[in-house]
Amino acid sequence: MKMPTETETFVVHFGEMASRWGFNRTVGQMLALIVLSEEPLNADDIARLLGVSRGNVSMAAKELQSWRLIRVHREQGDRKDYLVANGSIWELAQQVMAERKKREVDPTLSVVRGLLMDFDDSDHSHARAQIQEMNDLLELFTHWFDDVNNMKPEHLKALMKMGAGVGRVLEMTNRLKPGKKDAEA
Amino acid sequence: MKMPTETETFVVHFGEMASRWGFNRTVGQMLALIVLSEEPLNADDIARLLGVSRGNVSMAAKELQSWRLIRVHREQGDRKDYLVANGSIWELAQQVMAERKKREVDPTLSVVRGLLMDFDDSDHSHARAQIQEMNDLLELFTHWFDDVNNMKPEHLKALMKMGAGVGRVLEMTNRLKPGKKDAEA
DNA sequence: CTATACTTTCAGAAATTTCTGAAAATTCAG
DNA sequence: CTGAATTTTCAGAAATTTCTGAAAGTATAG
Repeated sequence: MKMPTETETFVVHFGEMASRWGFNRTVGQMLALIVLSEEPLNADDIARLLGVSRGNVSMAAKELQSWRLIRVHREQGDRKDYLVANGSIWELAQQVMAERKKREVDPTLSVVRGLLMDFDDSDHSHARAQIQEMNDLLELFTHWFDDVNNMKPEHLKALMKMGAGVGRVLEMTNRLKPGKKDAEA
Repeated sequence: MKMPTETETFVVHFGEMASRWGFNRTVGQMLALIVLSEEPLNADDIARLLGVSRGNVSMAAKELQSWRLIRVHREQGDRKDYLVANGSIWELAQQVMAERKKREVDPTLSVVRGLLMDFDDSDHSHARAQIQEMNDLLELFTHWFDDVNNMKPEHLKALMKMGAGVGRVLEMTNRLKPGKKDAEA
């Protein structure tokens, strides 16, 4: 078995982008390969196609499972694990978003909340105000994200298509409201 | 000069999260320090407060400027560069989002578009369909994001507060539409 | 059971990223 | 100009991450 050239380009690109996306090259390439592959692939197929060690594939598979991006599938009378994508492109993207939020945002919100508890009432420092501002931002983001990212892909698509429009309506409404000046920027 | 304990906790946390956010520990700690500091800091202050080399601070400052998160400020009769945050917490967050999108999404959209050009009309492979799906997702995301992330913080806040509501209205509308069944999930 | 086909683990090698600090470059007050 | 104050650069050291492959572990067909 051999990859079509388009698949290979895509796989190589995912390898290059992987570190920016929070995983390593093998994990990135493996995800790309699994997503594009028509038939289920087993660990040996993947090791051979990507030119990496068998052990590396095993570790990358665990990582992809911890992100809930793939699952293993077994056939009757075949001992091999077949690795398959855990949903459509949209579902995978939503899963990546959810997992990244969990790893990149939640810990910071937790620290920030803790810090706010520690401040003394009398503290009117710039630092405290900034941490409070960050808390408000992360709270708002968290609620918005949990709502939006749990929508079904079709609904999410529809919402995103509106995105611009909703924004413009808001700008308009605000501009008409008296008393609040749009001074800055 | 010495950091308050809350500032130190925050700075250390930013250092730990930095690699998940796409920069290195010094860059993360330095951003945190600059954001929380009331008065402008110069490179020597920062090197001393963070316990890193002067050269490292210089490199981190360049990195933060390439992300447009800080700018240098100079006082009359003082040769030092003072490093200051480039805006409010919200503005910085939007800037981080914009920069990450540029680094994490745009290159992939570019590759995906290129690949779609290469496919032969007769190709009805799974790989092609998946790449097409990814293209559609990235196009939609890109347009949505460019619209939304360019809104002023106040408007963006208002939009996010609606987020959930808009989503629910959409779900409702769709549920009432006849002929299209909400079968899955 | 047992043999075998497979998967996981993990110590250390390889690759990559980050950091230091001394030297070079730049800036500007006098 | 001059030279002292400051910033930048970058070679190589240090730290971290990733990868290999052999050994250990696990599961199942027969």
